[in-house]
Amino acid sequence: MAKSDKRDKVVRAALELIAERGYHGAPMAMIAEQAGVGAGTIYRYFENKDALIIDLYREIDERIYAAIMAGYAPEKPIRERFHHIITVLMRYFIEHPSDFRYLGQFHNSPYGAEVRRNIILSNNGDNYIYRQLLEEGVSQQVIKDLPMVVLFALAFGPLKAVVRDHILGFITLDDAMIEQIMEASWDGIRR
Amino acid sequence: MAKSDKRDKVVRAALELIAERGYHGAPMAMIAEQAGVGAGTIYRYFENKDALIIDLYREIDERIYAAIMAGYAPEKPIRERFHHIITVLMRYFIEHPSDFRYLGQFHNSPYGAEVRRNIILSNNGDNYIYRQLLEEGVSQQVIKDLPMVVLFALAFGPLKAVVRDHILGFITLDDAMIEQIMEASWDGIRR
Amino acid sequence: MAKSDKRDKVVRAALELIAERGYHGAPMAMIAEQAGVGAGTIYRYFENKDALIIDLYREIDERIYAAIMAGYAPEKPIRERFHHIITVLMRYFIEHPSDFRYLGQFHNSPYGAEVRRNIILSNNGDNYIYRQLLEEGVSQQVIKDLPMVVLFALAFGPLKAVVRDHILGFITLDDAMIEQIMEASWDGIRR
Amino acid sequence: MAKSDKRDKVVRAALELIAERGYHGAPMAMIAEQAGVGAGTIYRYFENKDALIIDLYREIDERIYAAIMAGYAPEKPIRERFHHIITVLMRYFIEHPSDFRYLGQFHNSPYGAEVRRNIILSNNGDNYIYRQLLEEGVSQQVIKDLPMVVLFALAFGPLKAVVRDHILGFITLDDAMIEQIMEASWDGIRR
DNA sequence: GATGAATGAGGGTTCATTCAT
DNA sequence: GATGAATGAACCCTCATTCAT
Repeated sequence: MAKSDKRDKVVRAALELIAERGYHGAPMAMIAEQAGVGAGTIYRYFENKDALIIDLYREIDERIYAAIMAGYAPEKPIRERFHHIITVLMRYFIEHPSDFRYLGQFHNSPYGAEVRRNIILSNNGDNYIYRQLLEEGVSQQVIKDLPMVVLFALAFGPLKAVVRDHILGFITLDDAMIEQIMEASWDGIRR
Repeated sequence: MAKSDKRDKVVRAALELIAERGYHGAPMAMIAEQAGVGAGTIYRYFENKDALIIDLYREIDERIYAAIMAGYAPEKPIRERFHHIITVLMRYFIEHPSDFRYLGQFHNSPYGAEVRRNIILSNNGDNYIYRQLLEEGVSQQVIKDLPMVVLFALAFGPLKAVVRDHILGFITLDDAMIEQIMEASWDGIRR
Repeated sequence: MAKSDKRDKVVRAALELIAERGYHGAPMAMIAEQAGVGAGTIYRYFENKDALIIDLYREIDERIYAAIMAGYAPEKPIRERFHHIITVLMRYFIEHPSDFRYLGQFHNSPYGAEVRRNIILSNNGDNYIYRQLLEEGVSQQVIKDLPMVVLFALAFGPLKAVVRDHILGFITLDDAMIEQIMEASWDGIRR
Repeated sequence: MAKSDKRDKVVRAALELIAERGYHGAPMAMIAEQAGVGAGTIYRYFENKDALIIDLYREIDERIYAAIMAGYAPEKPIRERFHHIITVLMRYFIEHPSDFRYLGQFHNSPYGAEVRRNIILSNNGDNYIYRQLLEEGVSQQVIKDLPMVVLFALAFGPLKAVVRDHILGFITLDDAMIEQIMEASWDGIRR
């Protein structure tokens, strides 16, 4: 409807601009213009720029969660589930490079520190699914017995690095390559 | 002395403030104050804020390179050299968390994109040592035959993630843990 | 109204301040204050200070042109038309001393050099009317056969000097005096 | 000697830079550099920038006065003396365009207003020679009976305008042209 | 005397936010 | 609700001037 419509346009414009130009390079007036909306209108949906930035983060997070849950089969073996997650994540980011770049900026900004706490500690959100998987793997002695934080790093660290290089054009990730990277990541965490 | 003195104070203040508060949160006036220096003084050493930011990046880069080269033995086996590099890097970042956070911000900013190209492609700087090692490992069939970019991701991606979590207080990296992480990273790249 | 309103106030404030105090002595903040406007508002109407300065010049130029064209009769004899122009110009400047002083500053600044080229060479603007008159006078052998630039100097040089002295209070130009000056200028160019 | 030497270099550098770039474009540091002198050194000879600017004006004024007095014959007829003055002035400015441009800037700045008062009213300086000549001409009924200020305007107004256009490249003043301009100026003031 | 590094007030400009329409 | 003109605090940077060497 009307309301959601404008809000959406704002969110999309903000995503694109911030991803491409950083927080610096994306003033509210520019976001408004790109969204085809009055500058004041943004403040009807977001209390201020910070709120917009944080909200935008949450929306991206949710989309990623949804992407992973679509087709996720909790009853399948650990390795297959790991395969699913890594593959979906890489494909998602490749198809939504702005989301990826936005997250990169977000996590390395003062905003990110606080939010990250939840990613690690909370029992909800998309994060839970990862943790559950890894914990299960540990208890089944399929995955190395390392702190959760370390397993996260081993599982997702390479993914993140490789996706960035893909987006920057230093490598092209086709299905075969994704497979190999997933395999190598698995080598990192598996017993 | 005189010259280096002020310049150094500026660099240190900028590093600390930007690491902690982001580019946003570190106006030139604040950097000057923290450095105990007049605002105009900064411009005697750096053409503008961008130049300061890029210079600061270079200095950090050099310090890291120096840290790695101290004690690096090119004649030792691949695995040992890998061990050295990963261990030194982790320790360096743990001891210099501001450097780590600064780099995080830098790489995820418009500044970083350009610089990163060199990291990947150039044949000089500290990067060369990494690449040489990995290439050697590939040709000796000790390391997986994957694109350089992917090997970088597998080698350093986990490191980066885990160091961040250490700095944020989500985990404490002692020597034993560093060893285990290094081991797991090696599992990721080794054949 | 709304738009013209603020813009106009800015232009008037800038004119007054720059005329009186020079470019130096008229910072944007002062112009804004005198205009009763926020500092940022100026930038809604002018890209930067230079643009304001040049625009202001153009507006003055147009007003002068309009003043001359009102009552200008192209069919009248050369001398009468010359009389009209000189008289109107002197009266205009006497009534608008800020305009005069602004022009003086403008022409003797780096801005002026470029603009002056057009004044001499172009075929449009108020300048055209002067040139046409003088060329006609030359071809009718009423006016000395000298380069256009020289005729301009002879026609308007004294006017400019005398108006400045009037504004500075060294002389008072009443109608009789204006008439005499016009007459003497005519002696300078007439055959 | 040493002292005059440095002072002179400063004055020359200031003249050149201000003439070419305006007061804006000639910071003290730039003047110092162009003069081959330390920035602080300027303040040994001039109290501040304003003092330098005014002093520089005076020096130019003196040079012009000297140029006129060289070869000036008070016993010659009015017209010949007028011829001498106008010719020398034009030649001087053509040979010293920086002096001319400097004066243009000076007179149209806040500095100029005060100084100009003396030019008109005082009984000393080079100005006196002009006035004496014109007054003599009036009393001999060779020159129009107009206020001194007006005669100045008629005598020097065209000169100034024409020299500027020469310097800007809109006309080239050779000896013949100088003669004609002088002649026309004379027509303006003579009875 | 001479220097030029250091200073910091002040200048031009941007931009998040508000509010009258 | 929506707009976008208006605001002014805050930013980056310059530059006249000082003063320790």
